[in-house]
Amino acid sequence: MEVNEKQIVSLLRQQGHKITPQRRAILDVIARSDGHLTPAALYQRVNRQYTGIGLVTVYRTLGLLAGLGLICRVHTGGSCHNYLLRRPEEHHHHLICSGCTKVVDLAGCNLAAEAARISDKTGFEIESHLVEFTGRCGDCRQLALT
Amino acid sequence: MEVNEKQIVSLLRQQGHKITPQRRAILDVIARSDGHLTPAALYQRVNRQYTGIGLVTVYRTLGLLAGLGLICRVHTGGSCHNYLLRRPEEHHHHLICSGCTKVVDLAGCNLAAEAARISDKTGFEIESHLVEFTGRCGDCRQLALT
DNA sequence: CCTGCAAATGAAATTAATTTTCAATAAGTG
DNA sequence: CACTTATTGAAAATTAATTTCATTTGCAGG
Repeated sequence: MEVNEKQIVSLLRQQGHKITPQRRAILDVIARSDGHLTPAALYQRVNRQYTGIGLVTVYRTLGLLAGLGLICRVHTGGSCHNYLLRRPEEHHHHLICSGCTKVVDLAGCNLAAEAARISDKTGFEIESHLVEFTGRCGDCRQLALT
Repeated sequence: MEVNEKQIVSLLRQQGHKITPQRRAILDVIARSDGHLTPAALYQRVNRQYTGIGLVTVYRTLGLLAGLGLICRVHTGGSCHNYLLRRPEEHHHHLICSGCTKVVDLAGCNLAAEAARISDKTGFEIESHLVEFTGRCGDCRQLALT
């Protein structure tokens, strides 16, 4: 099930949120983007097309969407500036390039059994998990050779 | 192989770093601590016992130790303030309580095969990975019932 | 033990990301 | 169309971490 812009809009309305031009613009940019964006990058892109949208609004909208589970965060190893990204259809993991900080989605996740085992062993009620692989992408490895 | 304070000191010396009272104090606190500490928490503890050690020095020392691989970072889901923790003997993962932010180490890691598969598929040269489970610990679940 | 130099320290300033405050504005219900 | 309430944007405030720089200090070599 692919979550499209229309569905997001109606979900927002259901939850009592208003559909403002700013939110539309932000959603639009997120929907178009094929990758992952920092709040700042999103802000820049939004303002390239639509004028006068504040960075604060970007943060607030991202918070709202994250709260509804429509987008999720990535922790990039280095300086811990967290990235925000388009929500893919299903649970997945991330692969981050240590050279260019590009983020690639990894489909498939076989940690349910592992989670159950951990739960048994520790008494924790497991709510979620985060898996990130870090490495150098093909492009960055090429560059290193020259 | 358990890394003790003496070994760390000699490793530092080997690498041409000086052993200052500040570093000793910080190492001492890290060695005593049974859990994970934020830079700020470490700073407080250090200054409870020894006076006049600057937060900057704490950051610098943590950076140094992390560079040498003697400590590692945890990304706590919520507000992305990263935690620093005592380096356990071997590669492991973390289990974080969403109630009290307690961090528990999880021994064992069977993701080497997974990493190899990802490398083949994506062309990335995998350098490292990060796995964190989040949930509610036994204590916090108890509290929720009352 | 003394000397000198490179490394380390601490205070303050700086950078950067994010959040809060608050008055003005606008969405959408009735 | 009016009214209520959520939303917005600018600026200020917070928070985390890093940089700068003058001063201090560890420690290697005499």
